[in-house]
Amino acid sequence: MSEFTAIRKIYNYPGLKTSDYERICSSHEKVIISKGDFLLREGQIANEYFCLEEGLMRAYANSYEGNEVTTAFFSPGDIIIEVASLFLRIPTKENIQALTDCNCWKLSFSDFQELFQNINAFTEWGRTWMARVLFSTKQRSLSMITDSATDRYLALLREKPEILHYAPLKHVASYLGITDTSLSRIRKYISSK
Amino acid sequence: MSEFTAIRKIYNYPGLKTSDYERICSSHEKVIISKGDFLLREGQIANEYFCLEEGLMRAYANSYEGNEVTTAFFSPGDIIIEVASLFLRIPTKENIQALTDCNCWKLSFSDFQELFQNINAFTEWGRTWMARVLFSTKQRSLSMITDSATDRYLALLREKPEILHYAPLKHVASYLGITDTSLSRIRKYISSK
DNA sequence: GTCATTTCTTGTCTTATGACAAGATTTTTT
DNA sequence: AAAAAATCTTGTCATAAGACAAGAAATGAC
Repeated sequence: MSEFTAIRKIYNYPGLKTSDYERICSSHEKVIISKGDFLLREGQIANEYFCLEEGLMRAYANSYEGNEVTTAFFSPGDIIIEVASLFLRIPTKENIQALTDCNCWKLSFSDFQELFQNINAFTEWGRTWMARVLFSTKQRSLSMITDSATDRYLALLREKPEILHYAPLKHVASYLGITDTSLSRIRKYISSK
Repeated sequence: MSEFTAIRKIYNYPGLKTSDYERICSSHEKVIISKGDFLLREGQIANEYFCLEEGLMRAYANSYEGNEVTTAFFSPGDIIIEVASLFLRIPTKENIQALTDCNCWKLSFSDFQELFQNINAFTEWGRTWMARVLFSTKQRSLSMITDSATDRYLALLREKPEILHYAPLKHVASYLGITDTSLSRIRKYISSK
């Protein structure tokens, strides 16, 4: 069972028993992704989600003016998912791409539903997980309002420092809501202190 | 049953039968709120949510520097809820206050759980609802990045025009991520065209 | 109806960030 | 290894929005 350590950490929840974990873990399928590959592309309907064990990914949308805007970075221990597309069965507006080679564990929507309907503690885990995601998404819009670009950069540096070694500046900049030029200047300013 | 029209609209979902609606509606309790009253205050743990039938409300958080930042406006047909506090049982950082006198239908967390566990289509409705909320929250942070303050103002004007008659400028401005001074100038500029 | 408070507008000046462009550096391709 | 492409930095100038302050207008309290 030790091969499932990463998955178990993601699904860690008080009510889940060992037998539940066995069932949950064995529903996941190991997937190897190469740098640059896509887990999801604009226009598709997501049919699964992925638990990220190793590597880094990013999600981005194309803005009205045609620029890529990074909407999320994923690091090990994150669930890579496009909730709207998976749960509402609508075509996604996001692209999810590997920044490095990655190991993931895939769970199909039908297997998810099966677990969600039959394991009570999994249902609770799901609601809890969703509440946490919603909370951090709200925090993100709040941060866009209350924090300066510099503060947002420093926060990302604290939370996902690995990202800054692997994602090009413009991806990070669009995630922070600024241009790559500005981010370059912010970095210069910070390192000068 | 016609007194429950507002609630039924909120819970409209293919799989729900008439008997389900009866059970759901009768779990809600009518609540009258006066302008200025709070449904939730910072530090409390939410024990219920509210379906808004008539009136307007806003949610706000206090930023690190001590300013009120409006995080949401609610109009009839919306569910007034603080997901993180209700589902994770943690003290909220938000305040929810009535902008006008309001009619709501209250559902306690325990009644919600009872419905969620026993009516299959209600579980699905809940997941769908949550996915939609998460989607619109993500849209909001994207909009903070890709749209100008003027565009964001025009979007709010389109989506919740009533709000602009009842909420003071500074509440609207902080929701848009700008100062009331700037919003005043944006309005002047727009009306001059 | 008057006074006090809150809300809104406007002016001036400052600041953060953007737009555009050029050059330097790094990475990828062949 | 050389060429091409992508990435990053820096310069100059433009612009959106903020800070602060003063006054006008609207709202609420007595």
